[in-house]
Amino acid sequence: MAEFLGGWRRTKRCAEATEQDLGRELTLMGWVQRARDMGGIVFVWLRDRSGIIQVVFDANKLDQATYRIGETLRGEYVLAVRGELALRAPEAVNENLPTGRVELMVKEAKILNKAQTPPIYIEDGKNENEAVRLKYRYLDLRRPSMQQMLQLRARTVDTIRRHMASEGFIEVETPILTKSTPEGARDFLVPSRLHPGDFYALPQSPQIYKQLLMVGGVDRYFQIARCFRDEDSRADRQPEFSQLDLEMSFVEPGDVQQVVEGAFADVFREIKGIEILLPLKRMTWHDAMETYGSDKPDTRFGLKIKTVTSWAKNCGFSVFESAVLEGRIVCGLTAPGGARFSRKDMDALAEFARGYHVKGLAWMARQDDGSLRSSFAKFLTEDKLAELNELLDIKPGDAAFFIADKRLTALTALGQLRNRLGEQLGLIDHSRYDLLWITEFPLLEWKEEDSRYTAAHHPFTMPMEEDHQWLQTDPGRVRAKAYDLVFNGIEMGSGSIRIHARDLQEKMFSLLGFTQEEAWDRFGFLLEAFEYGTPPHGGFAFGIDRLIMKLIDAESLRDVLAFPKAQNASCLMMETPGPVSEEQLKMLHIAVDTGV
RNA sequence: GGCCCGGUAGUUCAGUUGGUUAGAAUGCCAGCCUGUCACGCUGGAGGUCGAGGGUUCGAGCCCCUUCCGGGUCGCCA
Repeated sequence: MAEFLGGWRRTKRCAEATEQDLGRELTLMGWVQRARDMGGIVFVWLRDRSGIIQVVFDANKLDQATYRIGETLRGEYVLAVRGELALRAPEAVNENLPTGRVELMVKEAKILNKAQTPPIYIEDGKNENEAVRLKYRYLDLRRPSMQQMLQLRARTVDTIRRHMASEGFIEVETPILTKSTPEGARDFLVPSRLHPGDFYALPQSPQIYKQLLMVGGVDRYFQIARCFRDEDSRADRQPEFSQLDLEMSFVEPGDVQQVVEGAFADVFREIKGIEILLPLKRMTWHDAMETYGSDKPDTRFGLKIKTVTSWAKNCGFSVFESAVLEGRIVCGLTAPGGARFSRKDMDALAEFARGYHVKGLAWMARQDDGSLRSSFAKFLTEDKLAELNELLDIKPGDAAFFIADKRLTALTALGQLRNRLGEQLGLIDHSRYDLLWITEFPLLEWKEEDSRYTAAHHPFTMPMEEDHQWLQTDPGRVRAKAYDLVFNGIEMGSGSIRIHARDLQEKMFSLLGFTQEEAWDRFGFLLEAFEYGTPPHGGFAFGIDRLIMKLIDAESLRDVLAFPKAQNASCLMMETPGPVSEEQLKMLHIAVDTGV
């Protein structure tokens, strides 16, 4: 039977009892981690979010009823104890417990609530089955690492808020019930009761609201914004997540970047005790792709990519030669020490590369004795081979890998291979924190299946002034005032300067294939707003969850959210989504067809 | 939508070529034990082998379907 507090007040949290409290009467409350009944004396580990302290029920010092409480205790019972904090005898000190030098000698005790045997261990490093953990998330959250995560998360957000305030930003909340956007990810839709057949959409980001806040003269806005995307999950992707969303008026990219990197530096100083050197490095998108085969390069290791198309022109290997003739490129990278890879390893790497839509992976391994194993070198002349060794600095003991394909396809696949090799060869310095900006992203991407351009960042991104000339003639060539922040090979967030002129925005919509009517239909309010004095503006957004994930080195986003969704976007604890009643559907004018 | 991995006691897992009553550890329950700290000792309970179907004299194991969890490609302005 559960008991009430009955006037008891907690003095402090369990692990906050220190030697300064010796001799003091303390009232502690928490959960029973473990009760060790020695027959005459019962040792209980009492746990709360601060940690664990040992409390002692001694039969010699207690009336029978109180001692009996100690004997009755089971795991996860909620216990309140009153007693005196005492120093443990030297031989009884537990060095593994932060509070191991003291213990509470119980005088009075109350079982505030009993507990069933929990389905998971309330302990770190024991439960592998995440499904059970997620179903009983409220128990999982009692684990020390979860408590630490939540506290670290709160401190991180707090640090960010303080930084933003110090930079003169105002936090503004924007609606969760908003409008469906045609571009981008699938929206979560919310049916409207008052407008039969109409739907709200949950925001994928507060993008348009924050731009309208700039029109509204807010000048510097930020928000810890909840965002929603109805796409398949990944380890680092959840259907709902939090972003630091910010927008500034009268700025160029550098101004936005300065604020963002300042926030990051504050977080790293506050949370990790690491000083980040500012300003951060900048790399253009073009260079990142050419050198690392990725727009989010992991710069903690080398393995740089080299394009060797002109070498390949008459190299003797017909696959490369014909690729060059067809306007494809040949690029490669050298893996130091890669000569020890077996034929099987090479095949696995080729298979891996093919997963990124390239036709094959050519490889060569220069053995320590100077001999060569290779999938293609036999087609090369001595001279061409020597030239290649020179170009890619292939030393004895190294392996080199080559891909011939369409430029971005080849570079991307090689970039993925580079990451894998970096891991496999142990080249990654895991103690490093590499933050850098990738700048000058392309404005548009050609979408083969739809035969049209889509916005690389989003449709409100400002083209670079010097590239405006290409907007009509060669849109794919236009670079944008867009920038990503990359951290150890992970995209932490992205931002851009936005279009603030109606005619340019309309031109952008038309490049994306909207008729003028469609553009006005969907974004008329924005185009109209541009008519009333919109300041030049730009901003940024980054994922709080991903940041926390990196800060605590978690493997999954689920580890940094209090109540994450499973891979199929369901909540295993509440069993959402779930059916609703006929009446509710009727009220919403919705008929469900589960047959298809 | 595609591909890959997994599902056996509350939990983590083992389970040989398809062959007796499906095991271990831990947890749980009971008893004993006055300084334990992964307490110890003795005893005990605990299983729809994810579900359904098939092959077989016989299925945890093989086949098919399906559900659930995870990873990944597509997708994610």
